[in-house]
Amino acid sequence: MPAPPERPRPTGRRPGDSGTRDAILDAALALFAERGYDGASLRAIAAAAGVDPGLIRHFFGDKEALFATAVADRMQVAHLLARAASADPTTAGRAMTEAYLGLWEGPDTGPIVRALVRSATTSESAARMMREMIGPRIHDATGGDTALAGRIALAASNLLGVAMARYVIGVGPVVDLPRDELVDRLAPVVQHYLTGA
Amino acid sequence: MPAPPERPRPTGRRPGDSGTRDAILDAALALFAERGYDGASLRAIAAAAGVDPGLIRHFFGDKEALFATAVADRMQVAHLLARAASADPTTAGRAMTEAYLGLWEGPDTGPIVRALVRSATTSESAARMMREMIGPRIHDATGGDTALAGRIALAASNLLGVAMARYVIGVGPVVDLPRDELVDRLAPVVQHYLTGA
DNA sequence: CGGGGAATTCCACAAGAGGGGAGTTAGGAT
DNA sequence: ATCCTAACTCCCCTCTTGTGGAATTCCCCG
Repeated sequence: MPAPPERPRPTGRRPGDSGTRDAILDAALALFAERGYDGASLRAIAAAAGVDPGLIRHFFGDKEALFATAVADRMQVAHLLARAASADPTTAGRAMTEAYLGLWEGPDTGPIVRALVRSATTSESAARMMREMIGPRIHDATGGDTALAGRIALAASNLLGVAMARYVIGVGPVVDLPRDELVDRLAPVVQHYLTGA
Repeated sequence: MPAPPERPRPTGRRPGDSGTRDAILDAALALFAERGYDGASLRAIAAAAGVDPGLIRHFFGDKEALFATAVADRMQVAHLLARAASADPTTAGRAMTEAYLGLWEGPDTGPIVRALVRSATTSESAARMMREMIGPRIHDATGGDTALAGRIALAASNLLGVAMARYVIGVGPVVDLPRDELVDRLAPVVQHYLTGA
């Protein structure tokens, strides 16, 4: 068997409907989630998508725009939390806790929020995006009630810390807690933050 | 006045006791705190210390060793928390909250913990260091009581989330809260996590 | 008053980053 | 059937990174 002729990938457009653009977005999201904004190189993303790095530039321009379309624009997420928070006040704590953990665990949303957090801690532009994304949502959901916004923010901060410990850093005791028990322990506290009761 | 001869810095050892090593450690800590492990380049650290990059290698070997000596080794910190947590049970929540916030705000400890968190979210080796540092301390402080360890971990996670929101990401409502009020709101919750009451 | 080792400089290197441009092929509108 | 545009690959450039080594100067111990 003669050695396969090492032929390079053909140049030019591909026939049919190649879902290349989406492949890039998926790979980008996955790598941003895993390594953060700076750690995910365009080349690595292109490789993961099975695509030439030049294509990224072709489709999205620069890295920040890619991040925005892959991560930020899919963030229809914050209002979901605010909705949970303003639901039936007697169960808001549990609802928000469930919604939040679901966000981190969902196969679609998990990468988004991991990418956001991993990037926001290191890259100022990612942090800015996150602020600009979350701030207005809270403002909308509270109708400008700053006291309520404060309560929601504290509840969300608690959940953020737990998620960091459980899903990002991997702090033993928090990882080992079964999910049910975790919810049972968090829900009353979140409820307390939200309603003050 | 003739143009100053542009003379390059002299090579060779400097006279007197140059605190170069410490200058490097200080600069390294500051930059790790500001940009995280990957974001802080050895060259930038050297520049901030007013020193040739080669010196870092001379003193510390490689980057990980520098991080370890600048950040990790100064972490006499965790046991401080554990101590607060196991103090007088009626005030443990407030004590731990104060101790934790003090950690983030202290001019000496703040950079350490910021560096740790910023790095641990992105760099796996930093995350490992953090785990290896915190895990045993909790184990020691609890004497192997895993239920207690779980309670402390949940309390610490809450505080971690608040600190992330307030000092790292900069979430509006959490930043705007006056410190006193923040403590007043957090302390009872931390107390609840710790004691179950 | 030597001499060895530590502190310090500069230079070099290979690898990888993001970005840009030129050229090739296919799809779709006319 | 023709042409414009979009998809696609390859090559290049410049910058930065971590690391390594050679050369110089000074301190300190004998």
